[in-house]
Amino acid sequence: MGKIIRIGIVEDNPYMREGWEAFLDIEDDMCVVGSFESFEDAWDSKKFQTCDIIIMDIDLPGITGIEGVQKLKKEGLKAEVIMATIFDDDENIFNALKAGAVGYLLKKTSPEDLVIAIRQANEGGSPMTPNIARKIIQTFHIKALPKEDALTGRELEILQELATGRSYAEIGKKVFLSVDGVRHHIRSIYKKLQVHSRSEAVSKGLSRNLIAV
Amino acid sequence: MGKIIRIGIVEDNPYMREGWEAFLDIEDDMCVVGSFESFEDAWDSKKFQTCDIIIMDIDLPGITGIEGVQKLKKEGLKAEVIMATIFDDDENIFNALKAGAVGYLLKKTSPEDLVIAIRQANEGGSPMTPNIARKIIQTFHIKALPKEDALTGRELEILQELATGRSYAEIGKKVFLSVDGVRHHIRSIYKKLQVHSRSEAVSKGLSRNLIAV
DNA sequence: TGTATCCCTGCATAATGATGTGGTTTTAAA
DNA sequence: TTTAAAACCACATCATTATGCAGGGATACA
Repeated sequence: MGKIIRIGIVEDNPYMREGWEAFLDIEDDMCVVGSFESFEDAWDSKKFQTCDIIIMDIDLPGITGIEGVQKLKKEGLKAEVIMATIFDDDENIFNALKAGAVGYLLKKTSPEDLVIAIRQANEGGSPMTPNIARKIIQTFHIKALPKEDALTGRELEILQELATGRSYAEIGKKVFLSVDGVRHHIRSIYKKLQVHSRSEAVSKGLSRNLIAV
Repeated sequence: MGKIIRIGIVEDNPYMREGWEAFLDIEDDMCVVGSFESFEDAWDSKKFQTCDIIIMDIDLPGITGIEGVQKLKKEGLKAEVIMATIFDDDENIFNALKAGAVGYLLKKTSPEDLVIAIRQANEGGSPMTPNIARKIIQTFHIKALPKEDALTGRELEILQELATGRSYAEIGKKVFLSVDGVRHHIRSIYKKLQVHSRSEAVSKGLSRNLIAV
């Protein structure tokens, strides 16, 4: 069963890098095929292209880890990237994930946990600390409106249609309403969401998870 | 340090429910203060209001677990809800999280892992299996456009402005462009995203994570 | 039997948006 | 040095949207 997991490391701190490398190489099912101090170095190496899992720092000299993941995904490499950094601020986390990382660990993670994380990532999971998971989960929660401003069923229905780009006339046809009926609801939606245009309403509706695409 | 974690269980299968209850009560730092076979039962109980953590099934008779979390959050209970169910389809997962759950476990999870999950949730984390985490992470990844249709820097900048509801004139002022310049870019954005209206562009831009709110 | 909330209709008008056609300049890769 | 792509400006025209005002019917709750 289990093939050897080919691992790449991109990390500018030599102690960290060599520490990881030594530790991971002990594992029977893992092999560090390349370890680099900058993304540019890594990118130029043939070995890098063959990795299954890449452990990448964010704060690299030159191309940052986040730009790196972006590039790597754009070029179609199939390696899964785990970010391992000292930063746990929202911005870095979300940017890394948007760019295509599948996991996000802090550098204080123990080598034992890193090993577990690598196996998880290799099996289609997404390793991350429970706290980071919580930050991510929270982006899903519906941002409640003040009770008196909660959208009614009909309003939600129409907001959903607004997001698709249909004209009032088309929406009316779809939900069996006159154009003026549609207008009425939209007015009400705008007031509750405190917006003055269709795109703003869509933007707010999506970001508050009131509607989905 | 650690206060006792007050736990509520809502689960209609009596074997499951009693099994969990028995197992969790063994832990020194946990106490099952209530265990119910329907959300209605739970909701009527005073004990339920005092829970720190609630383990909830999705497939309950009457009010479903997802509706339950929703209600519970709307009413302002501070308990954290972990969904524990047999379903791991995307729809259930995302609906549960949107409704306000902080964790999502499958029923095949071992009691030992359940204990760990409860502690994690109680400490501000979000317990979930690595596979479910991956599904969630994937919603963050930027959905790549065919290379020739990738938005340019200026286009992204303007798409971002479109989402805020500004008029072309306002956008122009903001990014130092004539109204016609703005128009030009918007045309290009529409073509690349294959849309024909502002709200559609915003919707697509947000859902593909090209822009953020 | 009020009061509230939701749902719906109609009309009017000014502002904004979508789309076409025809240009120039700068920048970066081939 | 050609070529391509991005970034910009302008004018024109029709469609759509935002917003004001003024109503009616249904249902539910106190």
